[in-house]
Amino acid sequence: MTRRPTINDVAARAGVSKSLVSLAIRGSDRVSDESRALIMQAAEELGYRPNAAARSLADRRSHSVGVLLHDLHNPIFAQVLDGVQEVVRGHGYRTMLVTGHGDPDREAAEISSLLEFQVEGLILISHRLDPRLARRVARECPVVIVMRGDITGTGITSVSTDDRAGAVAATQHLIDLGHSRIAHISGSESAIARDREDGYREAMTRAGLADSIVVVPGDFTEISGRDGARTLLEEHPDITAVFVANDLSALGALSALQEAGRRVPDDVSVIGFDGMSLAALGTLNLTTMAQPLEEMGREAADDLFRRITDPSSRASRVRRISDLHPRGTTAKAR
Amino acid sequence: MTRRPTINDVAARAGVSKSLVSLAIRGSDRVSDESRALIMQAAEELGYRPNAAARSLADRRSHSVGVLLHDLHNPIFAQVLDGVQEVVRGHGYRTMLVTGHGDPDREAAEISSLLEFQVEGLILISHRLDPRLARRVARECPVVIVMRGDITGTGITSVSTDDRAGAVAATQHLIDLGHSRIAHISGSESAIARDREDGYREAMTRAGLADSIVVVPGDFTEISGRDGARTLLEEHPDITAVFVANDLSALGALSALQEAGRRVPDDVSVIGFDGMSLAALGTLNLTTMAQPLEEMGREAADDLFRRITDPSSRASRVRRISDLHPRGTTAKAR
DNA sequence: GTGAAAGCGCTAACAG
DNA sequence: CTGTTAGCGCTTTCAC
Repeated sequence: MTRRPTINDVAARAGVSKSLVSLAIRGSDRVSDESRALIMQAAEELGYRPNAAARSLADRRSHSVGVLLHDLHNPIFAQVLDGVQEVVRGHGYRTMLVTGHGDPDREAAEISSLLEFQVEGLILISHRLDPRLARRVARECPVVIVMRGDITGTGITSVSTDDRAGAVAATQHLIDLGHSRIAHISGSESAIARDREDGYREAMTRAGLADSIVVVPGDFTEISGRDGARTLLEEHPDITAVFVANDLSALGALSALQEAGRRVPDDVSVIGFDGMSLAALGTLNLTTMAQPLEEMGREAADDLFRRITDPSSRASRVRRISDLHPRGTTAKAR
Repeated sequence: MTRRPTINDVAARAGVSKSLVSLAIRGSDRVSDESRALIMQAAEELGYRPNAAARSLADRRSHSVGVLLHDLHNPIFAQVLDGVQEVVRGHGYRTMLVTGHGDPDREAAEISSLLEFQVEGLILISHRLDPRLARRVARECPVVIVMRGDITGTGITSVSTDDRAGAVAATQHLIDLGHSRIAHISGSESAIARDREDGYREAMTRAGLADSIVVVPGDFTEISGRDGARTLLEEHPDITAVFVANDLSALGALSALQEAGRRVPDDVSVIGFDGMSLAALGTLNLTTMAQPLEEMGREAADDLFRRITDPSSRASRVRRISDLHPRGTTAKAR
């Protein structure tokens, strides 16, 4: 825990200049084998470790990208992140990971901190930022927004699925099964939640079921899904199907239904949204509108590096479609 | 995307020296109100953002701690992290988060990278590192190891539960319910997995059930839990209870049992380990040995900051106990 | 209160 | 191939 050895210490010990050490450490080929051996040995003996702060200062590049994740409790974000990391590591870059727990102020603060670290690009996954702030950030470095199609602007690539269309399809799946008293447990105040709710309303209306529209508020957590389903059972005990805003809260809803003695899917059908791998498990076997999560992560990172590498290339807009995975929690209405 | 404004640009625009800008930016009180206003305005107009690399270089402190997480797919780590972050933010520090996906080489690489960033302390959560490497790292900065009680050394604080005792208790719970043909689905090659398996063997042996010991290998993932249970059903169809190495793979086991038409807990009882909040949900309702996850995270960070603040203070060893949460997946043997 | 100057550990021309 | 010389953007004495 004494002062850390620096490049100068290594140079002195190896009897060469610090520039040569710098070259050797980074694996340049313009160093004689002899010097290299000397330097490596000295570094090893000293326990030398390059100082990333000094390096990125001198280099004017941090070799890092920042990733803001909504929250780590919902495992779907790990799926997206896997895709991101794969690409980031492939480029020899570092990922700086932060979360804002869905609080816009905290998200903004975390992004500031990332920017202070001179990240060369930013991937924002399911964030709650004000679009104006997002656009301001995009003036400082390339930005990719994942899972939120409503924000556009120069320097902003968007990778998302059509949440509204997905929600229409999810609701339609229930309608096709013969359900008419279909409720929706929504997500928290956000563009995604709005789109999914709108899709539900649209499908219901198109099917002539506008009068049966029932929406109870939620916030994308399992707790809110459970509470939402409880409310539903109390206030609308006659519903036969529920479209829940995301898989995590759908699991909560499942739990409340079961607690209340309703059988799924015999008494009530439930469909979620996201494609959370855990929910595919036999025990849960949740029907869902699945997004290609890993793939979206990869695409986000690919686009980011395309723009980091070639600053003149433009941001794009990737729109994927989500996919209905009919499983065990939805069935024909009786 | 042009050159970013620096402290010099701000100083020039405000008509003061850069030292004064430095003071003002950091909120020193030895700056006149007048100068401060000028500086803040200039900074605002220029969109100035301090360069964290330069700051940490000049400061010789990064104001960051590093956290290595086993993996983000298992939500229990988010629970631990919540506890950690709460404390870290309270100290005005930044958390640098990395994962190694249980691969020791990648873990080592990530830790190196953290150290190059001059993190002032390290929290390693359920890592797979070689104890010697961990001890070497601890010579460079304070280290806290969470969820792995087997590594000790100077500069290393350990925050864990007694995995072996917990496993004994979990197995004993099944024995107390009258089960005797109790199998174990183990975790991946690691100290934790070994302890939990040892606890199972110990409890079985003490109960005179040594002949009934059955262990199938797993790796702590839901997939391995599912596969493990399938193997069990095939090779030992007469078992009536399973102690699974962690909650995540217990969920997989539940799923395989259900698929095979075994009712839980009527035909087979299942107990997990960890205290994953998702598994408490009514639908799953998994009996488990719960660890105080958030609290362990807080304790880890508390200890780390105690030692960062006072380098002369010594590392400690916090041993928490896990708690049996009997829920719906375990019942009396018939 | 404020500014000048030195230096944190490294990279990057440029000579030789 | 190797060394010298300037910085990178910031903090920190230490004068004034």
